[in-house]
Amino acid sequence: MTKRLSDKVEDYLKSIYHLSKGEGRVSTGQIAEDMDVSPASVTDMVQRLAAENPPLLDYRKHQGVALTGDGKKAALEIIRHHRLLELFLHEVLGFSWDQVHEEAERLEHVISEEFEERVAAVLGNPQRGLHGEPIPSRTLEMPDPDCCHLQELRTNQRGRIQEVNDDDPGFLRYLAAQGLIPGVEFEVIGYSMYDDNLRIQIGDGKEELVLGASVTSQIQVKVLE
Amino acid sequence: MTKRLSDKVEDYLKSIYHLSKGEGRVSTGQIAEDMDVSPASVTDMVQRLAAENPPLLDYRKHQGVALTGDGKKAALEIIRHHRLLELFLHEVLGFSWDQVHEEAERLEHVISEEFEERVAAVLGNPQRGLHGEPIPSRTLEMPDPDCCHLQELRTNQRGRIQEVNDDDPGFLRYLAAQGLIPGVEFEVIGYSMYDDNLRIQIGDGKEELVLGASVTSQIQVKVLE
DNA sequence: ACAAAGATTTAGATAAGTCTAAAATATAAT
DNA sequence: ATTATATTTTAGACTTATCTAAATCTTTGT
Repeated sequence: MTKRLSDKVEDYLKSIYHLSKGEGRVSTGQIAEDMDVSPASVTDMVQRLAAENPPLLDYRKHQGVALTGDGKKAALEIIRHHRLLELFLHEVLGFSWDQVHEEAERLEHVISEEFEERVAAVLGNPQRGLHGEPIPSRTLEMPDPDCCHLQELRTNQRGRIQEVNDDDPGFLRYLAAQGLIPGVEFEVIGYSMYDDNLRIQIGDGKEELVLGASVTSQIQVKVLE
Repeated sequence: MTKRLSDKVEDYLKSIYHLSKGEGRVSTGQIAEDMDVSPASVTDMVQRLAAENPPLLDYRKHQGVALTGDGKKAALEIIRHHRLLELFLHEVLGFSWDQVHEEAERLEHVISEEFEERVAAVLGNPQRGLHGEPIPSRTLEMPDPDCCHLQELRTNQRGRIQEVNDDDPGFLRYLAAQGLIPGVEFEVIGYSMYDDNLRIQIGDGKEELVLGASVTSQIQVKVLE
């Protein structure tokens, strides 16, 4: 059994996981930006985590950091907690899909293995979260994402919304209002190369939407045929 | 809205509430004992809490501390969280009555007002916890206990178990095995003044038990007729 | 009333996590 | 290749919560 990590350490590992998607190196600046702390604090912290026994990060001066196997495991554990909790808060307690993130951010650090397993059981061991994110398995295997950003699609391509960014309540309410929720299918019917706007048609109905890059970059889709 | 308190501060306030039952003064030594920290740490902490704005404690050198109105409110908020969570963990997630305490100790500090209200609603706004404890109301009124320690009863008195101490899993399993759970009625059929043992008969059946002072002091009862 | 015992408080240290400002290194541009 | 810019790291300081050891009160016993 490895030593209990502090909430802060868990937040760093989670941030690094998300920035690196589990592989490759991330700069201290990126982490500082993502976590809203000073670069100096990040350097301090990553040096400590790389000096842990066992090390959670691989750190080289001016070269950024990468998660070690142990660091990745710890990150996936928290991500599993987060996604199970979001689903639980929605399904069992009736939280709306834009409210769950903040609550899960606090709960994810304190629930026991027991709690995690019981919640997973109550939910029927789900493989996707409330916003479509893959949920790491009990053994911390992360399912293959198998999707790309909506941003990358072009005219005439069809896709299905797979996953949306969960951390901005306003953005989530906007998505829900437009019907842009996981599972929904659409076709790209126009692209403007100057502003990267995408015009899409939802379902095979009449609904048309024009989406800017700051929206299309936050939505993951599966390309159809 | 008063400033967010740290988990530790909340633990101190909770400890002081329990030791003082909400009224009167408690010594730093008692708190140190209860929280398993050094007396010096307690002195430090209570001085800080008394210096807060608004003050959470009334502190006088060598005279111990008492909760202020604000301190008492903060304590009751956490106690409400704790008791709602214990019930929730049992009813909704199937935790056993000796497992819930530890989990609730961690969760109680991080749940939002929203979470608290939704849990209370799912449980039907209960007034008593899993171990029979009164649950402070939404407005933080603590219901009158209206009971006394089993320890104080004598031969021929009848009573109903109202509340048992929740923090020792082994003790809770022992109680459950003996049928000593809240709601159960009994009659005292013997008292030994030398060891303070109490002989009781459960229900009006044949079951007889002999209980030592370390058990009878942990059980609260309501005296009948 | 006064000394001994017991409890409480102060003083000084430690550890985690943060900051700002200054120094060092890396990247890019001419 | 050398300077300018941007990023990263170091150094020193602060905060919260803790400890041990020493000093100071209170209480108790005679």
